[in-house]
Amino acid sequence: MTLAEKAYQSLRKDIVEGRFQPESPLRLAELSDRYGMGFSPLREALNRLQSERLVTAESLRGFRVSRQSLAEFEDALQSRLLIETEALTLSIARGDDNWAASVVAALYALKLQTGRAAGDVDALKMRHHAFHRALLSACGSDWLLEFFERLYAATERYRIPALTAAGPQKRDIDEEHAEIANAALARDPGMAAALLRAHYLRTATAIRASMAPVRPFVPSIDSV
Amino acid sequence: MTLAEKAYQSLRKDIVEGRFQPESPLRLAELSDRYGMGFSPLREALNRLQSERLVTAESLRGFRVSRQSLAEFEDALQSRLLIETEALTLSIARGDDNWAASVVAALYALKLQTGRAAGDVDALKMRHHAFHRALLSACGSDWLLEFFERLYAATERYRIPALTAAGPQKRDIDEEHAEIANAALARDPGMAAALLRAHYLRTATAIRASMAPVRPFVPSIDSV
DNA sequence: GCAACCAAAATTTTCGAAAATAATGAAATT
DNA sequence: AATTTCATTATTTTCGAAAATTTTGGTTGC
Repeated sequence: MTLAEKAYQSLRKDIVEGRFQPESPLRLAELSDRYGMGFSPLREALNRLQSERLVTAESLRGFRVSRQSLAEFEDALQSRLLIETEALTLSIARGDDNWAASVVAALYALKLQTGRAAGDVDALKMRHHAFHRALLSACGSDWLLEFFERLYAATERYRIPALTAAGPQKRDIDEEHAEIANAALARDPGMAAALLRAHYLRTATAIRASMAPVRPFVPSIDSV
Repeated sequence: MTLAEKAYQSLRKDIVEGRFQPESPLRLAELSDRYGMGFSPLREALNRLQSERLVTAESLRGFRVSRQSLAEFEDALQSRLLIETEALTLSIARGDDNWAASVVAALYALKLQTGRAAGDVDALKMRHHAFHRALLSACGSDWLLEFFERLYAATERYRIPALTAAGPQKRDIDEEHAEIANAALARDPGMAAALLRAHYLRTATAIRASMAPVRPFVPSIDSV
């Protein structure tokens, strides 16, 4: 793997997982120290992240972690619902036995991980992602799958703080996943899509709740 | 504007307009000569184009113009229909007078350009793009608008050769655009979306016709 | 006190060369 | 004749420094 690819993965992970404050500048000198490489591979990574909207760039003023807002999140959520219901419907129509088996496998692996007491958060996230990808994987559209990946990354930035900061879980998320998988495997696109929507809308409610309290203080002109 | 941005725009234009053969390697030395700049800004541009799927990259083997295929085109077309019908419906529901005026203006400017005998192809393309963007611009979703841009660029690579190689036009494209705009301004989302779909499906038919004959020769195992 | 201006510092952008890797082609071997 | 090996060449990737630009902080003039 080239250094640029390493830089891309490390930076992406650190941004999605919130190790850089949104809006904070990503200075090349700092990143160079942090990741132990020169400017070239870092700039390449930052350019790719820019087209994923995880960072923003301004000419001659460098890169910043893109900012978060409830409006951004709602937009990403609605777009996800559009893309994923379509992809799931297509997947159910076109998926063969291999697809069905991969959904079963992904669900099983995810359940194993959520069941573990001392949870490896990284593994859990990867399996969660893998399950949702498996559901859509037979849709036959590279574009829809790419948009899914983009939106997944965009919303994960919001999902992680909300889940870790969550109080006692009222939801049985394993059960929600199982129901979606069952509907998909039963080739019931309407039911599967409805369950998927409900799943995301419930997560969205949790995220909205977790975002509202941390409204940052923005001084009005008067107060300065 | 930085050199990297210039490189991005020039490269993008040259790829979309077919000045590089699909699959052909984009060698840094050649590009450096062609555009008169060093490797750094070119690599940045290529990385951005990679995430737009206009070029592909393989580790340590550089960049290539991504290949075209009928399957890719059909995928992009279907994705466009999904994204744009949704965005148009939202736009009609949310657009204010400014939006309506911008649609009228874009349609008018486009018609002026198609009416000119000695056509500036560049200007025509920009106004066509601007009209379709104007229709969706009030949808309120940055993600949908971004996906629209991505898919527009992806399909334009196919549209341009098809249109320039087109025989006598059987279609009154101005009229099609006008009808879509009228339905949108009359706030009839069902009608507007249906007309938009028909518009794209007609273009798609022309593109399929222009692609079929150039089916490349792929030797079977037997024939080798 | 306050804005305008200017030099110094910090930062991004770009270049040119060095390092790393892949592709080529000729010689050697089977 | 086909395959392997190995040196040569071509190409990508990375670095370090130079150039260009922005930011900072202080000084001047009002």
